Amino acid sequence: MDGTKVLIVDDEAQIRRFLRIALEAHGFQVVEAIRGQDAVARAASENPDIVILDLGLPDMDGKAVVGRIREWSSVPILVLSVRQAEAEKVAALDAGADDYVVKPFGIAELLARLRALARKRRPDAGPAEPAELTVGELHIDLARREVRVAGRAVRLTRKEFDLLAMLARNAGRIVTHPQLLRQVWGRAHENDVHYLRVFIGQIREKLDDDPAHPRFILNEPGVGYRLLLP
Amino acid sequence: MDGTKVLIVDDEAQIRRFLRIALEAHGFQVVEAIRGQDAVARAASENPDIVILDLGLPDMDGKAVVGRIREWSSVPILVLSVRQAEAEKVAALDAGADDYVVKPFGIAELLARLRALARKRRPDAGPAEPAELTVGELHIDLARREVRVAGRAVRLTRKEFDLLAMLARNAGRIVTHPQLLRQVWGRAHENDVHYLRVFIGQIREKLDDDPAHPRFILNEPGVGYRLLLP
DNA sequence: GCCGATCCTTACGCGATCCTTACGGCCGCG
DNA sequence: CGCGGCCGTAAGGATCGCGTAAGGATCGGC
Repeated sequence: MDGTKVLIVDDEAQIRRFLRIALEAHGFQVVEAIRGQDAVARAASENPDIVILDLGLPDMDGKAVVGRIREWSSVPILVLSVRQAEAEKVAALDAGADDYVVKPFGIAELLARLRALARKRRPDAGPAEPAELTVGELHIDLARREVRVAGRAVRLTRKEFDLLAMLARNAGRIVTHPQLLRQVWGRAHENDVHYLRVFIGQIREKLDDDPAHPRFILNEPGVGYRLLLP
Repeated sequence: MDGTKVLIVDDEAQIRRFLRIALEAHGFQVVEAIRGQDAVARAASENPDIVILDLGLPDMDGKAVVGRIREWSSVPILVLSVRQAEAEKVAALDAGADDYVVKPFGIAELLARLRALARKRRPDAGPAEPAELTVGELHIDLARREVRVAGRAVRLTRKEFDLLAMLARNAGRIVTHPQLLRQVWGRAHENDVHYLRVFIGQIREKLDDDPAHPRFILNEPGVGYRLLLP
């Protein structure tokens, strides 16, 4: 957990030390607080990613600490306690804690629970891909497999579309015969150039008004094809 | 927790029943799944706010179920298990679970932990996932698993609904065969395209009046299906 | 343990799509 | 002028993918 900052709140120096060593060994960054007042202040000034809070503090009730932090922060709080009564757990969790671990605890489990809490913090990157290509009058919607030329919808078959999409992704550049063949037909057919002649012809027939002068797909003799930029 | 939807995954009917009663008494909304594959499909089609997952399922390893859901969703997952070994807890948490509760458990603690998980979910960048979808004359209630076409109620089976829900969630866009198969049937069947043919056919028979001209689900030969936007 | 609902499997007809082959035009070169 | 490489067009047959139907297996509830 490279650089995840953890605030440890416990009044026993021994436990703080134990936790610090274990956490730092696993790549966490550690800051400490001893009393409840201090904990609230540190949570504000240090801006930690996680708080580990012992419930048995001398100056404040642990649940009160949780409540104070929750007044302004949603930082994940993992509560430690020697008390295993169910009512205690419920009270702490309902006060705003995110997890409750009974002492004594296994350090491996604690670390796993910290990782689980840290995981949530990341803003999930959406699977947003462009899914649309526009080259002059030619508009290709990859998500819907639709093609429009100057607004008019054009119906392409599967291979025709795959071929045109490959050209559109490299618009302006030459795409060689083997590149096209590998992408659309697979490596086994990378020498069957005649496939391309037939299908390029069919695409042109559907896109162009004047088949004699193709506006979009140009031929590079002996090399490949390219989609003309506007 | 007014209306928080919980997906319960457990193979024992007794436990499902126990959890359902307890959760509904506290204002949760409950849906159930019995096997792992079903669980993954439900997580997709029902869009629950929390998942409660028993690790001892008959058909899949529990950690595998967690992984499958985590491929695309960040829904909070609370794992139940009879195994209290620390290594088990670590494995489940690192697989992507958010909490781990050992059976037998106190229902009050479980409820408190669910509230803690539900709390986190609120400010999340949820893209306002609606509980209802309307596409032209087609109306899908994801919460009640009800479908209406032009006001007329249509009864769909589980798999039929899961399939339609997956399409509706991506309405207008093409969903490929492997995507549909993975979500509804599981990765092991991502090549069984004939499943789709059968079930798409059955859905169309129930939605459309004229089976020859499907109004809603369109086919992209060799690629997938899509739900037509009005 | 039984029963109804649901799911899986298989087979078959049909249409769209793809592959194959053939032919004619254009060009540069001998 | 003949020839061969490269390209584009056309058309028929082979193949693929889709939809439908039906019987058997399996599941979940009682």
